[in-house]
Amino acid sequence: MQREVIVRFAPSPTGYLHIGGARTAIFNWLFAQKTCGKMILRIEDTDAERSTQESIQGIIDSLKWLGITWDEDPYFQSQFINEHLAAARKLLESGNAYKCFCTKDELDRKRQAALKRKSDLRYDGTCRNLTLEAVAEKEEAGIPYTIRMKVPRGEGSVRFEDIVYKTIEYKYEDIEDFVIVRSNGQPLYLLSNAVDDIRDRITHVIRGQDGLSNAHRQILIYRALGAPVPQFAHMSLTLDPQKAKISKRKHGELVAVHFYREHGFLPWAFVNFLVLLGWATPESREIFSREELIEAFSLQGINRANSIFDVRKDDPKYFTDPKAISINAHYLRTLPIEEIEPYVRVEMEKAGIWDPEYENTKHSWFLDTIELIRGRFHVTTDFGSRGRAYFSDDFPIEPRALKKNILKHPELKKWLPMLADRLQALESFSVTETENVIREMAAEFGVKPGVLINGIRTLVTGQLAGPGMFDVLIAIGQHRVVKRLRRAPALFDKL
RNA sequence: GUCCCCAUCGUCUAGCCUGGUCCAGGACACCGGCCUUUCACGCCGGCAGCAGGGGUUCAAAUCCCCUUGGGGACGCCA
Repeated sequence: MQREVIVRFAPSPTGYLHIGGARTAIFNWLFAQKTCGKMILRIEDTDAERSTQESIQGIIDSLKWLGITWDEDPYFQSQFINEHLAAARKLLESGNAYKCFCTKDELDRKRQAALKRKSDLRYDGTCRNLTLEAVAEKEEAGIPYTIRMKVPRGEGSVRFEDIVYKTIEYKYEDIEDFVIVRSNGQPLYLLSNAVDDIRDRITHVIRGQDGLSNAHRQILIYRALGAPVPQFAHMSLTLDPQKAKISKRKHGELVAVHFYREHGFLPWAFVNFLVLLGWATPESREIFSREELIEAFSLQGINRANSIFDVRKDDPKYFTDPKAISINAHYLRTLPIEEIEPYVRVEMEKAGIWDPEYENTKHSWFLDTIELIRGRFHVTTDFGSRGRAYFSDDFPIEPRALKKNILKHPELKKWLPMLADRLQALESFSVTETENVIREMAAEFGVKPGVLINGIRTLVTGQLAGPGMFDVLIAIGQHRVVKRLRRAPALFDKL
């Protein structure tokens, strides 16, 4: 019988979760969901120097926001150091590892020299064949040592089938005797990670392609420890437009998951975008609900070529990959209104324009208004900025709109207040009634209705463009519309 | 320098395994048009790609080789 699938996401808490990590987490999660398997969250915090509590929390928050779930509580790799060291001892005893007394300085010197000669940078195996006596002697003398894996020599190779990259083969002669325990007694990633995966009975290691050149070394550890080797699925990397690996250092917040949360992305829209980076179905389908994506997901759909996250640092039109924005906008206008309601609320609270009545007496008005304006928004933050006038009397008038729709037509200075009077007199403030009033007035003054309509739009919403004007008037309401129209003269007077 | 991986429109990709149905399909972006009081949406249309060179074959985006380009690894980081 096939064993239950167990995967893990194993971030090192040295900063926020960036999109590369998020992709890895998403693919692991999808695979677990697809196979009804388990996903473990393991915090690889063995680098005490760089690990921070803040970053652990940040990563967990980002994962939760994305909607990624895992089984069991997250645990910390540092809790299992003794287990890692026990494995190292076992490797030592079985002759699969040896103590290396070379100092860092010596190794550095050799590496530099090799660099200069433009030759091999790998460890030369100085301590590989030390006699038992020599080892004992050095130990007695208190010389610190690292533990290195004793990679088989001679003909032969490590070969494995990667689910994404197919057959991968490394000759023994190309693999150096890598260090698994530091001279201060701390285990290293290659060891810890493998030992943890063995204990957790991980069946599938799904990680970035940068792990591909670790796989063969870890397989050596698995074998020497007599443990079954998991299946590997290495995913192509996400690069920036300059084809450089994305990094916190270079790109800052732009590649942080929390940045997208703060900039009005719907979490699922972001997941949907991310999953399309380096993965596709045979139909190139693009939009998936959660259930649909799990259903459609397959490791075979992962692309071998790296993909580019098309961030545009100083692009005035798109603050991030246009496709990400487009997918977000798609969800924003098509999701059931109740699903986006909470995200809108958050933005309005941030903008200081939230009214608790929107959840009580004004609830249906609130939903109708979101429905009215969401079609042309890209991110939820738009509700607090471009959509501000619908919810607050304190909103700015866009300079371009002011210029084009108001100031260009000086007659509006007296027409708009007149219109305010007529609208105020209306008994039924409806789409048809308001439209009649406005069109009649346009005819009366011999102007195109658009002149009045656009003037009204700017005065009432502060915007250059927006939904159908008469719907807008109803949404904003008779009282507020009248009040805003009466401000027209003031706009001219300011000049 | 050594090893590993990759290569289709500007970007994300389908097609490649199992050659012909591909003078290469979709999406985003861009450009035009329709709709419209505006802007979006929607619809219609357009621009744009098999890195290059050799082979194999009746036939190559698809198979093989080389070149070039890109990425990753080569840490007592993870």
